[in-house]
Amino acid sequence: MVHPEILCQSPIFRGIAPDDLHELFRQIHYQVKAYQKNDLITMAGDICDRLLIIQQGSVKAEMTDYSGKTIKIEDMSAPWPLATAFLFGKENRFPVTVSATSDVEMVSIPKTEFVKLLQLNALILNNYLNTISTRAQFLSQKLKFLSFKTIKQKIAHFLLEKAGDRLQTVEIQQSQGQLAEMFGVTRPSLARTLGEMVQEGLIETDRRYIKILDKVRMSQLLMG
Amino acid sequence: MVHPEILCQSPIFRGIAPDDLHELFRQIHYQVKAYQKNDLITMAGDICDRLLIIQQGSVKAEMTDYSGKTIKIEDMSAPWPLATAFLFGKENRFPVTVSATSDVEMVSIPKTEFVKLLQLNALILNNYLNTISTRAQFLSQKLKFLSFKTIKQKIAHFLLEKAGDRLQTVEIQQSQGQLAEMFGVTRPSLARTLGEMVQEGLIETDRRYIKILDKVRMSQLLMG
DNA sequence: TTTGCAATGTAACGAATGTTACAAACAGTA
DNA sequence: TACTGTTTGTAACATTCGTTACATTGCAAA
Repeated sequence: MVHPEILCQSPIFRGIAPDDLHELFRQIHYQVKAYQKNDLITMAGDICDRLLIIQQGSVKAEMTDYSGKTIKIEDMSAPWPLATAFLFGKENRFPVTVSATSDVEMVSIPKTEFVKLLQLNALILNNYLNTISTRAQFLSQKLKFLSFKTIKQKIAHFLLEKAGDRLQTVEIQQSQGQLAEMFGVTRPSLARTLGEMVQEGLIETDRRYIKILDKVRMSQLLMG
Repeated sequence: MVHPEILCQSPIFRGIAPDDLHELFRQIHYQVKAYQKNDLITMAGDICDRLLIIQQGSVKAEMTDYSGKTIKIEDMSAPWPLATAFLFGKENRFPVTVSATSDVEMVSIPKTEFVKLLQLNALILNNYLNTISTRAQFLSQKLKFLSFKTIKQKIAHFLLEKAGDRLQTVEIQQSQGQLAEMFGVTRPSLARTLGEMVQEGLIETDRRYIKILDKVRMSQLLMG
């Protein structure tokens, strides 16, 4: 029922030989459940006491707001684990409703059994710790970024981060529109602010390249 | 050198008998380092390849912004672990500079040794997973909160969350000023918006109590 | 080159919020 | 009660940003 050669592509079982994974699964209890397209897999608010991994197919995660309207949050497909941050921790409930967008096979490992896996295999333990930690780091970065209030501050932070200590000129990979979305602002506002910064002598722009003219003054923008 | 009766108060070793903890520490390599007041313990950017736990005394975490000015982020004291989210994950560097604010003893456990502890003892494993997961959940909540753009939305989210399905009247513990800080807005702006919501017939306020008059219309505010 | 489309620059206006200042209400204490 | 400090309500004004609309540029295919 489980397909180790698929699951070992998942972030949690990465680096484990399919044969070893097969052997590990023999030592624990788990279930493989099949869902048809549009079936509900978990509901928001359900207790999350088992690790769910998509073995086949794809699912979508939706959130229900207060008025009952659902908003799609994320699409996921095999071999991806669901809600890794909610298996442990204080709030053991799914924040989202998950439903199948194709025929789906889910591997369901009870929390206690998964803890056994973590104890049996150091690589799985490392993978799982890395998964959660990386997520926490990502969220932390995102939060820091949002703490800058004005667009000018966001640009300054972005450029200084990208330039590091040495570089003066930064190449932007994204289009202005994509950048604006990252910053959570509109494109015209971003363009306007860039224009202002050019006029103030902070930067020079040339297509995809931005040259930082005054790092000191730029840094001061971030201090409020 | 290690004091199990202190360390077992730490979130990571919570629930472990001091004697058991003593025995566990005999099975791994670790160091106990002493620092004097104002000594540097870690610098921002240092590789984080060991778990540090304050066994005695207190420390402060500071961040250096681009212009070289330091900002205090957090105070911590025994028996608290440092930077648990940076031991694993992609970014293995301390985000902050930590220095002693009193005479300090730090227990320093190399990452590989700490992994041994996690494998030796299921309780430590659970504690550590809970610590990181709870942090990720906390950050996730905070991020969701910041995604509401207008003050009215933030208030609506806060009140609906607090009221749940049943209650109509919510008691606010914090002062208006503290609430405004939580929301990341200024106090007069919060007061003004609350006033508007009263005028629109959404809520009634009475000292520390807020009564929600129209949950449906309030919910619609959150939909954009 | 010409054409067409996406990316970018710019401007006018309005909404939301910050800033500052001050008055009113409240709570605790002499 | 009177005094004092904190919390809350409110107003005028400035700033930032979103919205909308349009012009310009750059680039690639015909």
